[in-house]
Amino acid sequence: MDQNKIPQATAKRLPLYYRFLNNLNQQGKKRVSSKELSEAVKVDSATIRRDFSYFGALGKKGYGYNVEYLLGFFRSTLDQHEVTEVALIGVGNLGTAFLHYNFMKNNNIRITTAFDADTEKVGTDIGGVPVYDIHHLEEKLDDIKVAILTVPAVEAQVITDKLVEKGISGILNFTPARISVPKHIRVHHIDLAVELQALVYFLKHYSLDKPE
Amino acid sequence: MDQNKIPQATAKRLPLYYRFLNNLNQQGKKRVSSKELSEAVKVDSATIRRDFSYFGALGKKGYGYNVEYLLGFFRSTLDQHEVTEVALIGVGNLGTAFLHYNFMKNNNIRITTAFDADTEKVGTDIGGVPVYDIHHLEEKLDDIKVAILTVPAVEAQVITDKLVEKGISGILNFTPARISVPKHIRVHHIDLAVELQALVYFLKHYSLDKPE
DNA sequence: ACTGAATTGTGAAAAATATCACGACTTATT
DNA sequence: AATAAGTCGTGATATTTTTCACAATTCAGT
Ligand SMILES: NC(=O)c1ccc[n+]([C@@H]2O[C@H](COP(=O)([O-])OP(=O)(O)OC[C@H]3O[C@@H](n4cnc5c(N)ncnc54)[C@H](O)[C@@H]3O)[C@@H](O)[C@H]2O)c1
Ligand SMILES: NC(=O)c1ccc[n+]([C@@H]2O[C@H](COP(=O)([O-])OP(=O)(O)OC[C@H]3O[C@@H](n4cnc5c(N)ncnc54)[C@H](O)[C@@H]3O)[C@@H](O)[C@H]2O)c1
Repeated sequence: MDQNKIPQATAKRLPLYYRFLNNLNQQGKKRVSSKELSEAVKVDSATIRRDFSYFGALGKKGYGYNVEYLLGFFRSTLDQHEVTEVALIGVGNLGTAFLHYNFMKNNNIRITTAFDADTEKVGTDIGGVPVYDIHHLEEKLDDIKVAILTVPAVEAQVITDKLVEKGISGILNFTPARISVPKHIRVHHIDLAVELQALVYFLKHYSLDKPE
Repeated sequence: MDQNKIPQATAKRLPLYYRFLNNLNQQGKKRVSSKELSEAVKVDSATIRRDFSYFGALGKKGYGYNVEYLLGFFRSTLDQHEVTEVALIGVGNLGTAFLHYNFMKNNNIRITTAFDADTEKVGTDIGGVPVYDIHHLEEKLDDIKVAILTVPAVEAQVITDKLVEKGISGILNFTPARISVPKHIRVHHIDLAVELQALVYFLKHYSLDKPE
């Protein structure tokens, strides 16, 4: 939209910076250097300065960054002033864990609606979130733009198609299935089994190398 | 160790390839082209061919790849012939979900041991995995080299230090804390709140751009 | 055997990301 | 006021990753 020039790698680090700035602010810290931040978030200090620089000159030479100012800046950049509502599809092991988690703590994101096919689960409240029947997706999804997908892999594509039809913009997909969507819709995959296996692979083949 | 030349980006995709090859094999498919694979895993076909090429010439020009051969090759490359034992620390919402999940299905990885501080949980079996008291980490960790960390963020560093002392090689860290470890130890972070927030950020600022 | 369609493996180019290194500026101290 | 220590912002460079594009090869059909 507005800042199409910001590299994706940078954009992915912004929420991380935001969280640590929040911590610092709560600890009453007034200023912070890229070096300090670097040690906290394990990102090279030059990378941090470069990342920040895409948004202009946010710091002061010889001084560092003013925590409060930087935090305020990122709050608006990350749209932390408004709550983003998210739907969760598939209230199983993983889905239930997410429903119990409070994403509001650091991020203004709230899972407001959940769906499942299991009649045992439909009608219940989990972590304060109502669970609706997946067949009522049409009516209950409202204008929610982001969905978390934690259904069995075989169901992933069918449900995705429904979400797309209903006008979803982004999907956080935890199933191992690589879902197909029209290209204006954004899908991020978090594939836990792959992550675990990749870690094991790195251990066996890259020992003593620098960590990621 | 042996193949230090393989790019990290490639290494991270290997488990994904492996899983899809497994699917194809189970479906009785005998051959596959990089183009087909590309559509299934959503990775550019040239990238797939390049990835495979680091391991030598695995395919045949004009034909594609033999599924069974490729699968066998990756099985040994990814050490799928031997089971990797993993410990899980923190049997809460997220930890419990993982204990119920069968990582053996596609990957020869098994969570064999879990630890928690809560006396209610200690002594129970969850998903067939015994939960030990965190104070018995010393005795019960044995020679497990990989740990999944799903404890509260404030506990993350303390427990990490214990794991390091006990000789762990890799940690899959789900806490928002950025833990410090000696540099021969590998840590992969999966930061769910960051992932969700990053997705939201992309939706607001990169609409209509190509998905990741 | 020949032809045409399919597909690999890879050199070369492009794009994306990370890091180095330093001039310019700020603050604190004497 | 001068000096020293600290730190940013960024041009330049290095590294990593992706993509293009095509010669070489294989296969299937005639
Ligand atoms: N649990 C883990 O640790 C883990 C790890 C890696 C990957 N995953 C993946 O995450 C996904 C969820 O895993 P899980 O362990 O929570 O599975 P689960 O079986 O516990 O939960 C799946 C839920 O989806 C519901 N469901 C089934 N069909 C549905 C439909 N058509 N519409 C709506 N809901 C439907 C089920 O009723 C169930 O509640 C799976 O794809 C799994 O492969 C899970
Ligand atoms: N649940 C989610 O959806 C979610 C999302 C994002 C991040 N996280 C992060 O994942 C981690 C786990 O989340 P959760 O929701 O499962 O939390 P949880 O509170 O449900 O579970 C934490 C578990 O760790 C145990 N524990 C506490 N101190 C311990 C210690 N010293 N040694 C061993 N065990 C100890 C607790 O008894 C509890 O069982 C947290 O750091 C959280 O921030 C969770």
